[in-house]
Amino acid sequence: MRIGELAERSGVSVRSLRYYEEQELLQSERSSSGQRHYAEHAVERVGLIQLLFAAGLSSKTIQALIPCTITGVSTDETKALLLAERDRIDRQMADLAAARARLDEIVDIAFDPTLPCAHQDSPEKVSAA
Amino acid sequence: MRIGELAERSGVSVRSLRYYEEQELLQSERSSSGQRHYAEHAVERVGLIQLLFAAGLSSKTIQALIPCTITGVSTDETKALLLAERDRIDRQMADLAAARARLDEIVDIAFDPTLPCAHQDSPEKVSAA
DNA sequence: CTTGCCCCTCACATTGATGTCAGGTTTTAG
DNA sequence: CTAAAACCTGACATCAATGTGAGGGGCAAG
Repeated sequence: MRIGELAERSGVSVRSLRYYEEQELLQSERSSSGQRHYAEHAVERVGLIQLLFAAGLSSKTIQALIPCTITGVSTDETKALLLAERDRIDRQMADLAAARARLDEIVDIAFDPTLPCAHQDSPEKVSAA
Repeated sequence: MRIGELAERSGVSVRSLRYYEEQELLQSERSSSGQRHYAEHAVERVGLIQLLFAAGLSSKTIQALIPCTITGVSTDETKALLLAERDRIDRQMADLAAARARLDEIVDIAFDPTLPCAHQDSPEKVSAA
């Protein structure tokens, strides 16, 4: 398939797909005229890339880890990277959980009907009052 | 206390504290010579700011929510913001959990003793071989 | 052939918190 | 008094993924 179709099927912009290739996360065959062509499994690959990006991994890290996910072959470096990223994710989840708990407290206060609420009138009236 | 002490006690750079003030997240009294002075509770405030930054809230959002955390007063806008950020955090935690699970699978493969390992020899030997 | 759509590369813009440097003033310790 | 340390403002740098636009081919249908 060509890049437009891959973009649509994987829900990623064409720009991003070219970027992934530049970062060596995704390979393509080029037609004689230079157009990119992808195999079916590219869709899945892009999904993996997205998954890892969404968790805050850098393209460099993803690039290092991808061979491992494909061939199962790992080096000391990829192993260390794996563990480090997992730890980072754990820390980030803890950060998120803490912030979420704090926001919950604030929500409780904000939606407490016994507390005063700022007026929702038009701003002019409020400031003029 | 002055900015250096606050930085040290809150574990944040002086640069960041000035930035927080610029973003109206943190206030200071100025001495006649223009130096910033902070009350004790500023330490706690900085902690809150950090907590929310760590969860990916923008300074603009934090600025909108801070009055709510101090006075308990909320507007429709801050309420919507609270719920939106909480949802965003939930989604992000789900993303992290998914990536973590995927990394776990990869870890299992990478550390599987029955699978072949890339050699850890010096790179020259490997590539020369 | 022409029109339209998809593709190509190159390159600059964006966002946001923070680093860093420059040049200057204040405070503090000796 | 003087030197060091801390502070001030202002401005430019950073990182990373993505947006966007220019200028130019490729290919299929009419």
